[in-house]
Amino acid sequence: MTELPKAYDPATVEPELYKDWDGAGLFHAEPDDDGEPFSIVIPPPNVTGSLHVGHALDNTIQDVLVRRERMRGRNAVWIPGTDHAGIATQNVVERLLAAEGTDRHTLGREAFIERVWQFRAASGGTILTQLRELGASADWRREVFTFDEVRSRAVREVFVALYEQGLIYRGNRLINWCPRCETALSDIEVEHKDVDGQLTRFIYPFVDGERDATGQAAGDAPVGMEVATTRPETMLGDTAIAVHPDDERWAAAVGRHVRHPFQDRTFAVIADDYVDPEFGSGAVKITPAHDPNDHAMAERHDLEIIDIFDETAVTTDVVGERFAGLDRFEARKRVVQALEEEGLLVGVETHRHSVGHCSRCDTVVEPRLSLQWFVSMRPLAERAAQAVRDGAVEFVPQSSTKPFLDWLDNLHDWCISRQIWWGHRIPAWYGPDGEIRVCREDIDEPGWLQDDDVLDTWFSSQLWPFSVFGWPDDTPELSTWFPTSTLVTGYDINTFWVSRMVMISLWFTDKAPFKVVHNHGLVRDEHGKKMSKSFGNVIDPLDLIHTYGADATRFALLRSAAPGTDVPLAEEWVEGTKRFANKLWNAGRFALANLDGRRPGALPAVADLSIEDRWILSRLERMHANVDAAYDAYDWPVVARNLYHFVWDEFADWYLEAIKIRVYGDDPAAADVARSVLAYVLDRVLRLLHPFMPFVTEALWRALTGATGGTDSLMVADWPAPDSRLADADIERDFDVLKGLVTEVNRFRSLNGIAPSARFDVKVTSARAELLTEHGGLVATLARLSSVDVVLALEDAPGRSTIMFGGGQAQVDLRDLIDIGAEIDRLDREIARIDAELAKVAGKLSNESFVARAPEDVVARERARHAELNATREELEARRTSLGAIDD
RNA sequence: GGGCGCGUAGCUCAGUGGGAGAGCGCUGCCUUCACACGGCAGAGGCCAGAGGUUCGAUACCUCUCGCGCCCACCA
Repeated sequence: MTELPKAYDPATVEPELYKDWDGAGLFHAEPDDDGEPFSIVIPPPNVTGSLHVGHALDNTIQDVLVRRERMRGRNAVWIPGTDHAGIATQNVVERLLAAEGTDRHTLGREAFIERVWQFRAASGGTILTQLRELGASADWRREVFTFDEVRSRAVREVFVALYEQGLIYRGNRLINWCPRCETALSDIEVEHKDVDGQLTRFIYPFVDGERDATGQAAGDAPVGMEVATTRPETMLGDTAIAVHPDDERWAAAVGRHVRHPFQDRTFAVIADDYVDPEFGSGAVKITPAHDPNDHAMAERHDLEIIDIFDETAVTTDVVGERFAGLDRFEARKRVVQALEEEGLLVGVETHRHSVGHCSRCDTVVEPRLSLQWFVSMRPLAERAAQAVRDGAVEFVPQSSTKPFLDWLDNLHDWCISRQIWWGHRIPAWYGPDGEIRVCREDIDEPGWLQDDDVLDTWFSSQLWPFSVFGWPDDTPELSTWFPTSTLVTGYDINTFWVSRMVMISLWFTDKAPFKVVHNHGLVRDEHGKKMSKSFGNVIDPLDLIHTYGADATRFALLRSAAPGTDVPLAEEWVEGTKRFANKLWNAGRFALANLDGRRPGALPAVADLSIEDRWILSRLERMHANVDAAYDAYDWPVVARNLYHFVWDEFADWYLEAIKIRVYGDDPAAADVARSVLAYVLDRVLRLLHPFMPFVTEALWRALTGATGGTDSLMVADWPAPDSRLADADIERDFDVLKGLVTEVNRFRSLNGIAPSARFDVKVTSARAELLTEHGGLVATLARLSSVDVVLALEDAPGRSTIMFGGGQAQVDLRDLIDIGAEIDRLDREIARIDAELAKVAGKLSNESFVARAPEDVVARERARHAELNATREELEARRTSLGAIDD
């Protein structure tokens, strides 16, 4: 037996065990290994990233799943890897360059990309190393990268195939543009935030000659069209004014023309259903180049489209000398000012509205007309939605399903080209005569140039569940582990990533990429606030691991991580779970010190077991069933609670105390039984707890079993099978009576200021006299009494005991002698059942044709049955009523 | 504007048609031979509010109030 230190020290235990597992190849799996395949692919973290608590939670859950399935004998693999993270990584490296006083344009494309690869080489392994500290049992020999050769080939294949199928196309459309990143963005890379903006109202004057031409009286005819906008600068690109066709106020204006106050042009007033007559004046200025709705209207009415900005959202010469060369926000000010000077400004009011921001750099996104590559999503989305409706992909929790389907049903085409350099370059080449070729092999012919753009980073990560296994090649890995088993991720990227994996996987492999999507919540601080640097409430998981250990960190995260709900976390809570690890450690130490070398094995015959043995085994069984069910339901807090409560409140606080009599006593046979049960229970607990706390359980298990490490490890030991024969409600109830009495004595002692060390006699009156008499010695030991004397059974008052001490006495309440609530429940169910049966019989008897025509003996039998049921029912009612009275 | 969720002890949260719970925090006692990263005991809650269903509601239904999240091209 190994000497274990008094306090559990994760820092000395964890790194050593991890090295041992890894060295023995326990994380590694091969396709032809035994067992039903089980696979998880890591949601690849950004290659430049470092571990934050969100990663810690996400990866802990994955590790829990893999560890449990591995113990259950499945051929389990967990594929680790990283994402090249296009814009995010490019931004990081650009910041580095800026610090060096240069930029990517000075460097040039090739040198820049080289620089990013260098950066990746230097820092790319960080997060995966940190995952090892967390205890992640990923198959490191299978590490992959979204931008490595195999994954790039998959990207190329998918792009070309979709192009050939007509699902990828190039088009000049209004897209989201980040003027800071100078690239297009997809819809979901835009974050909408409510901001207090301004609504500017101003007048477009009618063309004077036309007003005369309409023949309207000069006096009551409007001098112009009043419009309202949150973005006055866009008026520099207005090419129409729209009103609702049924709006009588403006009916006469339709077809007339207004004069642009700052440019030498005029445009028409048109009618379109889109306009909401209730808003503002009922007239809308139309800027086709800078607003999606306006652009759609321009297509309907064949309006002129004037793009007023360059790629950095600075106005170009087309707006005229007065406003050219201005940043959009400066232009906004100047336009309002100019409108005022011209006497056209009606007013400016504050207006709260939603504004899109770049999810990478928080710059206000500009709708921009530009030539980009798109994926037609509708056909893909329909298949994905169908798969979800058919249950081929299941969400845990289920509440994620509806938003997911809603999103799929309203999907727009996906803009996949990015005007950045770091990423998979679009495999399209443009020939000297303007022809386009999209192909799997690079074109190296004179006059042919490859498209400058790269793909949205999610284009490659959507392939992850099969690209990691070598797709499009038909590898053994692919056929064994694809489709994967469970995808673990926060609900925040269901649309970004999960949806696209489902769509593309079905499209190219005819299979959903995973059976279950397990959504966990976002890790927040202890008051539910989002962790952010500016709040100063960020918790670094590595600090936690170094201070409290990986086990404590994992357990603290899991115990709050109910599916789909956000996960509050505070450092003190991790400290609390470290105490739990320590409690387990010391329970283990006690066991080892008293097992006298006994290893876990078969249980002694039931006849030899003491009441506390049978109790702890029953509790173990119940806990085991709960834990298995909760594991299957991805309900980590319930798993955690069950194990925590069992280990601390039942195993340590009661069972270990109770067996001291036998273990320290002088009956070798009795001690031997106690040791057998002790070893058995501890072994079970360590196995069940291992996925949550792999290190402390492994360390104890090796000491307990004499396992030598390497392939002889708890990590690959069998997951225990439940043994329902050990569950025994009667024993539990009996032991609860003994516990209740001990607690009463403790309370009596505490309330009366009697020293814990003082020994005295108690006399007990109780309905469970026999039980208390039989186990008086146990109660006396646990309650530190000199004797327990059961003097009387009070059968007419169950649940009432009297403890006598010296001259005084105390009435105590032992309600748990009978579980009244449960019994009432049972009676209620029974009564309901009988009521249902009674109704049936009564129905027959009240049916005249039945009574008249059925043979007499049949009718008689039914009558007897009716009477019998009634009698039983009355009896049950009576018992229920009397219990209800006790239950006050 | 649409969808979803939540209001239970000071804090974070479980919970069930019939005794109101846990962890942390707080109070008192205790260095009892695994553990002071501990043990024993205690204080603390009209289970957001109103109505309904029921013998009985913290739980089921409706509404109100408060909070949060996601989605959305109304200037």
